[in-house]
Amino acid sequence: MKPESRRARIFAVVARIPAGCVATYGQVARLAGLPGQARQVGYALHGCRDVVPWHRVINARGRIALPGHSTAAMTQRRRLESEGIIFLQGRIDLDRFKWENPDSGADQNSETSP
DNA sequence: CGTGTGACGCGAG
DNA sequence: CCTCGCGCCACAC
Repeated sequence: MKPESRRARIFAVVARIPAGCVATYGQVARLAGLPGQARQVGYALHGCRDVVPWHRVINARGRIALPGHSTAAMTQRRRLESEGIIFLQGRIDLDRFKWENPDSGADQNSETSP
């Protein structure tokens, strides 16, 4: 087993995240077959390139997992907003934008409104 | 090969 | 809302 395999799985999962949705590190780790290794997801993304939509990965609190003053954080926020993600008080409403694995049989959020 | 650290998660206070 | 401690693993030194 190579370390690249793990990263490859993580990248594969992140690449599956549809635009307009976000996933938490823990969720990505679980979907990648690495339950409890959310940390590795962050580590992997740190070394990933823009070939992966890393900006769709945020922490469980619905916040960007980077210092708000960092350029990467701003780029992430700008990209997410560009995809329709709404930030409220610097936070994302996970109940509305959190991505769910389609293979799980769960349907999209039916919450809509106004 | 031991130690520290990190784009994390979660429970408890 | 917050901080603190623990778990978990790859990687740098």
